[in-house]
Amino acid sequence: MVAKGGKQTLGDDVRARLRADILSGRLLPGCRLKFPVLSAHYDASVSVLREALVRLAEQGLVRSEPHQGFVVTPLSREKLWELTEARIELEALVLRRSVVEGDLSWESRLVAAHHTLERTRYTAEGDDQRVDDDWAAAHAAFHAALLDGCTNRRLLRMALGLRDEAELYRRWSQPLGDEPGRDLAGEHRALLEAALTRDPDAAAAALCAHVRHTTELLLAAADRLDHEQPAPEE
Amino acid sequence: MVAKGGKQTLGDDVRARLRADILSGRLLPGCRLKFPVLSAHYDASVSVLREALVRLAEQGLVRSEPHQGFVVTPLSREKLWELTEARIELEALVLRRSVVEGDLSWESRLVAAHHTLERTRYTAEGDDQRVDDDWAAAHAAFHAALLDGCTNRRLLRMALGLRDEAELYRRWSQPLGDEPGRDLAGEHRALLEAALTRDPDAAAAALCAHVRHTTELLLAAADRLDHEQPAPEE
DNA sequence: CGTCAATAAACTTTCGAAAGTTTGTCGGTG
DNA sequence: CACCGACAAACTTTCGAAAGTTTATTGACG
Repeated sequence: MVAKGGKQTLGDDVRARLRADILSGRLLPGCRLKFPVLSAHYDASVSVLREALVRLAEQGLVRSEPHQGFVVTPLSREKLWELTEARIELEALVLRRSVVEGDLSWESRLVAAHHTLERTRYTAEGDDQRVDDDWAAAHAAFHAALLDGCTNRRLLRMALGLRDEAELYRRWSQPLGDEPGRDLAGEHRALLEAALTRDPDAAAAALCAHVRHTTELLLAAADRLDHEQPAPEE
Repeated sequence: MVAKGGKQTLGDDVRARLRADILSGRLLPGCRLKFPVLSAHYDASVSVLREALVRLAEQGLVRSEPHQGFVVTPLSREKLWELTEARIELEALVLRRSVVEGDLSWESRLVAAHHTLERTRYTAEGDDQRVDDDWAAAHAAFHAALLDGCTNRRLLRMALGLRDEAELYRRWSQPLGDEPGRDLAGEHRALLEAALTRDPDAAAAALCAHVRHTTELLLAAADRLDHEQPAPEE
């Protein structure tokens, strides 16, 4: 039986690959996930696919309708706004704790993550409209590092889970690029500054603005998209 | 094939039954969940059990170690405290929103839930040391009703999920009963009062105290238990 | 020509067993 | 007597197919 793959169990491996394919936009929101197709693509039997999908469903990345199979979680403006609200509340909460509780090792990792982010180019080389994959990874790592000082791993895990789901939406309107005038690097510097000076209020405020701003741009981009073709509404 | 059970798919049904058995204390924390045994008990094949367990694992009720099967999530003082902290933060947050956003229908449901709770006897009929099952259900329903005014279903779901996990700990030290002097009914009345007068600060403070108090009693009970036999430590 | 029921196709769910891994046992050796 | 390695038992994971459900198609009737 096939037993390689780098992970420990095939199910874990398949789940990771499915997750990556969904978050990277290779499997689009609303897309049906049929077992015959997946089975061929991922070279795994129905059981392991089912396990992977059930796990992703519990996380909110896919949706399961009884006897109608699985679907990549469909996107809608309402859900994006709900998710954003939840992120603002929870991430602010965790960031406050992180800023207060984080030790020196946390500080160092945060500085390192910011340095990496700052030195990574934003747009992909060939295509100025597409965000670079490395930058996306560095961006996620920086935000994770920001929260990582929080000693309550449970709260931290929930906050990171919400960020993960938000990735889905980021890819949604990616081809349209961000607002040209936005000072993204500045926002990140402000976050770093507030964290290093141990100012929870400033950090929370900066993060709040950062997240809200991103969503507003996303919604605007979606509106523009609507004028050309119907959007993926629920 | 067996197709009854009241639910839509066998997997859902088995998951619900397993969940109930864990929360009610019929399956104790740390207990190994072997497929041969479960398969016989729940009259279902390995696949559906696996699905159910994977889902519960994603929720935190059971734990999965690769190639070593599933275990009912073991309890420890550290984890209880971490969970309590998370609950205090998140439930307070959701309750504030609930109190501000809840409409008349919410108010009515809340009053109804409180009435049910108040008229349900606390200790089981035969055994004064054991909490009545109906009371436990009414208690859970009242707290759910408190939070239910929050329009952000995502935040609400997370808060309820944490409460669920906490149930695990409640059963842990149940045989020892609660502190005699505690005015539980009074605490619930205070919560109701603050909610109905739409005072988010008072409501959050009351909930915070309520949750923290419960955990402190639980920890004290666990300490007393330690003097007789080793506790279920990690 | 549209509507509805019956049939066929496609897919999801569930099962039972094969394949693979861990855990426990037994016998031999230093 | 303790320690180590091979063998066996028990269990987990994975598979492929049977069972059951939904969706699409076809043909008859109003």
